Amino acid sequence: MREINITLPDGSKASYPPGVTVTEAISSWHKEKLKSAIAARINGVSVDLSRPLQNGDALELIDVSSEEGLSILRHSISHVMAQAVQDIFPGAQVAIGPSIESGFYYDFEYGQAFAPEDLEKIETRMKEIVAAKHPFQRRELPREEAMAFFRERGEPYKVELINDLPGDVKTVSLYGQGGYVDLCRGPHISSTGKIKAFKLLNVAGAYWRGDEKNKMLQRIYGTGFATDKALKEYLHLLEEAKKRDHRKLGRELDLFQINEDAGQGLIIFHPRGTVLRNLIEDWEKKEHKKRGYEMVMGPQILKAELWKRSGHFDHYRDNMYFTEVEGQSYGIKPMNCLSHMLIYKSKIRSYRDLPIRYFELGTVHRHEKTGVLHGLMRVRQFTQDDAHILCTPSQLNAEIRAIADFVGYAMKIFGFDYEVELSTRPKDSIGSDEEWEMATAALKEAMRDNGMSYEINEGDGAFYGPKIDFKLKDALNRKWQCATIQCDFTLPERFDLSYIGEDGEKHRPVMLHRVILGAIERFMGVLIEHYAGAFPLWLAPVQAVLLTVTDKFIPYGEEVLGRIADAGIRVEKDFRNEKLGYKIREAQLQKIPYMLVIGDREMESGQISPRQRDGQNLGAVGVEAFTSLVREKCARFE
RNA sequence: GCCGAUGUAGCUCAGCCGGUAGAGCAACUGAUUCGUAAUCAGUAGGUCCGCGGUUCGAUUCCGCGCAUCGGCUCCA
Repeated sequence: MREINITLPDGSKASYPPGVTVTEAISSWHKEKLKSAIAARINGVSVDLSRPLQNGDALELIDVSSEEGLSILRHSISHVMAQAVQDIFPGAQVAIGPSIESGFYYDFEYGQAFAPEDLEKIETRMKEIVAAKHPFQRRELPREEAMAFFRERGEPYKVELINDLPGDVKTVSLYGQGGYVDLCRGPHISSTGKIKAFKLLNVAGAYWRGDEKNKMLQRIYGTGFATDKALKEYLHLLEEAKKRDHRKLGRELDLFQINEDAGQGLIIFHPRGTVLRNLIEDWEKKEHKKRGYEMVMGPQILKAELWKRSGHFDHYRDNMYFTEVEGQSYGIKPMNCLSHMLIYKSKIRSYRDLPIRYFELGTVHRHEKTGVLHGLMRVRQFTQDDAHILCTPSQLNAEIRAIADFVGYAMKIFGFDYEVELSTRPKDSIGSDEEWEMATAALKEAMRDNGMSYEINEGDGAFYGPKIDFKLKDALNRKWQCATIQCDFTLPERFDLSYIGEDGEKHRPVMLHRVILGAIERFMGVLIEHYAGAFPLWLAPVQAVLLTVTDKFIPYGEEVLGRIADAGIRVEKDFRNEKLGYKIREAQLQKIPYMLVIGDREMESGQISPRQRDGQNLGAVGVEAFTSLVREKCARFE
């Protein structure tokens, strides 16, 4: 029999007997590579290590250290988990079980709820399966046979999955290990024995196929890594992330509360939280003014009739609150655009006036479902740094690009990385196809011109137009939408907005809805987690605290306090009869940037000794030297 | 809204099989006058989330509600 030629991962060629598998080929090449190899790619297609090679195949290895390798490992662990669940809970039906960014999950239908304690039992069983070193075996079946197979095994979800495959799919692949068989494209690891480190994390409900009309299944989340060390590191990271939770820090740093008696999703800002919020808002006002925005303010409630005209009543009603005033129905605003359009309409506009940029720190109310509320991130009343830009179609591109630059600038100031998505037309929407296409194209072009990369989020646009969304991540890597740019041809139409063009004729302006930080509440939540509560100097609610060594220095301390406060620095005092170490510890836990120590030496020389939050002592300095240092450090932000 | 878990002092948490509750920190009082992450002692503090039910008796068992947490769906 003639040998077949293979291109090895390093580009070299080798000949093997026909039917040679990936594992066999690699064994004779660099055997040690098999230790950390999870799967392989043949001519660019991911396959199992047991896959036989054909003449002319180009072979690559997928190592467990690669993103794809880890994902394959986790996917295999999810199969092992499914096996363990069915061993312990006979009759549990399996739905889907993919690997995800930080691990994997598997969805099950089972008569009773899995308790958190059950996870331990499942883990124990999984360890047995791993110890047994069951090989993962692939086989292919015609789709009809596969459907019959799963029907017989009492797995209706698998039957449905196969049934919904595209018509041209004639065969499907199954993977089995230790008596468990799953519908799966693969590839998988060669044996359960390759699994070294995993942990089941939590149980949650999840709708079948993500549709709330469908049955709710039970989802078990877990994670897995190539080594025990990596797993431990990840679990440690999770613990650390919990310490950054803005809800925890909000209480510890006395920033805000959410009070059960006051209502869900409603934020009550404490003095320090209010300082932080005002600093952010002041920064916004300054930056908007620089960029040609005019500040405006609209009312909190507007007649329901007006919301009908805008389309909100038909398309956004479920999220709105209504109230009645002297027999008239009013809608509490969920968005700020209506007032802004009325301002535009208050007089005849010329093309020379455009673009017009109205900016409002607009407080809105939206009825969010109970289960989605989340600290500052998802609330029922929030304030947007909202603006509406009315411009001619030819100005659109420059306006969108300027906003995107503004967002980029803001993110740099606050130190964030972000992801960009383009959200297209949703099912429930207003406007013509043509308008949607123009609007979507305008957003795409502006992003292209700005050299931005983005993902497409199909069908996730606002009901009146497509949008560019900027997403920030919280401590647990959950994404939150903050900035957004929405292009709208339809509301100007509905409100009959116009301007007089060069030709003396009436024309329709285009409207951009946009926020930079988004909801101030949400932004603060992300900000708190981003800095773990240790705000940069310019944002710190308390920038410095004066600490006396003993009571003796209180009069001098009071004098210094006055001088520092007069310099515009947010300073507090801790003149309590406690040891210095105690006061330092407390200031440290409050994450105050500067602790200013006052004792004998300082009183004599008329100085203070600043200690930085990072533990560094600056030594004795004059009060004015300190205040100018702080002012200098804040100058570029204020 | 849906699935699951949780709800005890300001905070973090104990509390067995039903017999009306404890610790540490914080607070308050006193002593100490102290130099860069916790001085000592004492005192006070609770509708055990709420409302019903079972029981001689419920923080504990059951039901309903409210809220929080993790997800799903939905969104800034």
